[in-house]
Amino acid sequence: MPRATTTSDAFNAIAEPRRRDILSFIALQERSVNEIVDALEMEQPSVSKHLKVLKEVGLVDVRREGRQMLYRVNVMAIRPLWEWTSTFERMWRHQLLKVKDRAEKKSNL
Amino acid sequence: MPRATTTSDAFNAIAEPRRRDILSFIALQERSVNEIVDALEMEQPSVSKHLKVLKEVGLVDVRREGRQMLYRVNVMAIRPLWEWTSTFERMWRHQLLKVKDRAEKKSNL
DNA sequence: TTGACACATTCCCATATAGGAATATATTGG
DNA sequence: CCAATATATTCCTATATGGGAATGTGTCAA
Repeated sequence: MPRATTTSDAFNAIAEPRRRDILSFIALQERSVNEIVDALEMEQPSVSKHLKVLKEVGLVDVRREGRQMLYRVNVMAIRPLWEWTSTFERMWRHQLLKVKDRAEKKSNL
Repeated sequence: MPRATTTSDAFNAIAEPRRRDILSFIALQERSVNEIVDALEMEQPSVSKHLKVLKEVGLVDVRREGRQMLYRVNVMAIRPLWEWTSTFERMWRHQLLKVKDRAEKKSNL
């Protein structure tokens, strides 16, 4: 059995670094394909293909404006990723608190 | 060019659902390979292979205890994932606040 | 209608999978 | 040393991929 498809879920879609680059770039503001091409210095077909993957898993939305296609991040689609990582984030926060605790007790000697 | 290797970074390593299952299972407590096999109902070689990937990217640590190998999560290795998703989490938190705001203004009419 | 621009799709290919099955390695107790 | 247990590795194969190159589709302006 090969690896799960890039379009099987958000986890697989964002495994590709260039797709993360794209998401980060359009996070603040919707962008046309060519703006992405110029900003990230990628080939246009490559950008279009990555956007297609991102769209299939719901990570981006599109609207047409004249000849341009304006892509924007669907932030909610990233939520499952954030929630999964958050369970671990709580753990290292605890670890850091314990370290801090020990340091304070030591300085009180 | 094929996809980036599963061992190229944490993002690629956790794209596989079974590896996320493993990480979640050993999150609370270190576990032997067979405990993982039993809990997740996977084949032992499969678990060993997944653990190897997780170890290569630093997501787990191991120690030997007699015949057993005890694996535990290296929570800090998940931090880059959490940080990347957090930039988007801030965005939907803002969105939710705006929705809440509008709702409150409406009820004050 | 035609040309130009913006974007999407198709074809090609080398490559890294994940699972299954079989086998290898390491550790312990007797 | 031997048998049993615990884990790791190897071999196999179908399959999805990302980039490059070329081409297709859609929209506007004149």
